[in-house]
Amino acid sequence: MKKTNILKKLRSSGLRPTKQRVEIAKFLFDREKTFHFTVESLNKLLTKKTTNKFALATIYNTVHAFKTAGHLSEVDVRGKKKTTYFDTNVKNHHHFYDTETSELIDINEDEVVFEKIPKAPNGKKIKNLEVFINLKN
Amino acid sequence: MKKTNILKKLRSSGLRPTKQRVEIAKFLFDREKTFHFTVESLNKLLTKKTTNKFALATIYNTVHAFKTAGHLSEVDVRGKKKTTYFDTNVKNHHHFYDTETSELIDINEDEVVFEKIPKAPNGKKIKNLEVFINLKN
DNA sequence: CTACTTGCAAAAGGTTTGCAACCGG
DNA sequence: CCGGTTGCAAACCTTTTGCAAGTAG
Repeated sequence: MKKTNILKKLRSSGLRPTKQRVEIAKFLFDREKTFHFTVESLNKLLTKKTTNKFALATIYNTVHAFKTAGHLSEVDVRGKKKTTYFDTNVKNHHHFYDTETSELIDINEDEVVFEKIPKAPNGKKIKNLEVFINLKN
Repeated sequence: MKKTNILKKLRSSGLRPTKQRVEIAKFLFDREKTFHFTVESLNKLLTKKTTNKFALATIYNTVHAFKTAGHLSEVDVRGKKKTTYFDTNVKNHHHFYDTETSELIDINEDEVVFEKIPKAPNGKKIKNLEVFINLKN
């Protein structure tokens, strides 16, 4: 993803392309595969990779702004870490979770097919359905 | 579940049946339907229902002890609350999550049937598979 | 200029830990 | 009695908030 596209992406979401946001957006979205991270891991990687430094609060700000804009999604994980995982893949999809390494792996939506799904209780509608597969060695 | 069974359940798990544990165990396991709770909600309900009081730390202790003993399971939830949900249903099963009320509803394992499941990556095995269905109005 | 952002530090949850007092076997 | 438990407060960790200083448009 080129820098102009990053700028476009930010602007079209109503986000001012500040130095930090552009840097973080490039880091997150300028890659082929989907990327899973926590705020902490992102912070580490950013400080390692760039000369700038980022206040933790700014990363939280930015990540939430991206999430609200629909550029990131949040993943449920019941790992040892109590922290929140984010995913650059915003399509509806599923996850493997490696309980040994605390690593997430995407599963494309079409790799899971249902023969039977329960219907939503009284008056409610299904918003979305996630499959979570825990892995062991 | 009678008190003797509660005591047996505790003892067979190597847990001394102290006043608090018996009280909490009765509250959790002496019911027909499965029960979902957070430490905070459990604390509120306990203090309302009984004359005794419980230190928060004791509830954490006890809940974790029950979980380790296999009497409770933990549920992944990505709700607004950052807290951990527990479930008295320890069989492998699935959940509806009502995003409006933050309420969990069990789905029996046999209500979900797969036609296709991805296979575990390189050398890993599937430990378990959970389906999580978010509900809206 | 003005409004939005950043950085910093303090505050806010939720959960864990340390330790003296307590109690079940 | 002894070792597991409880209660309390302090410590911890992640995340949020308040506010002054900085910056994009």
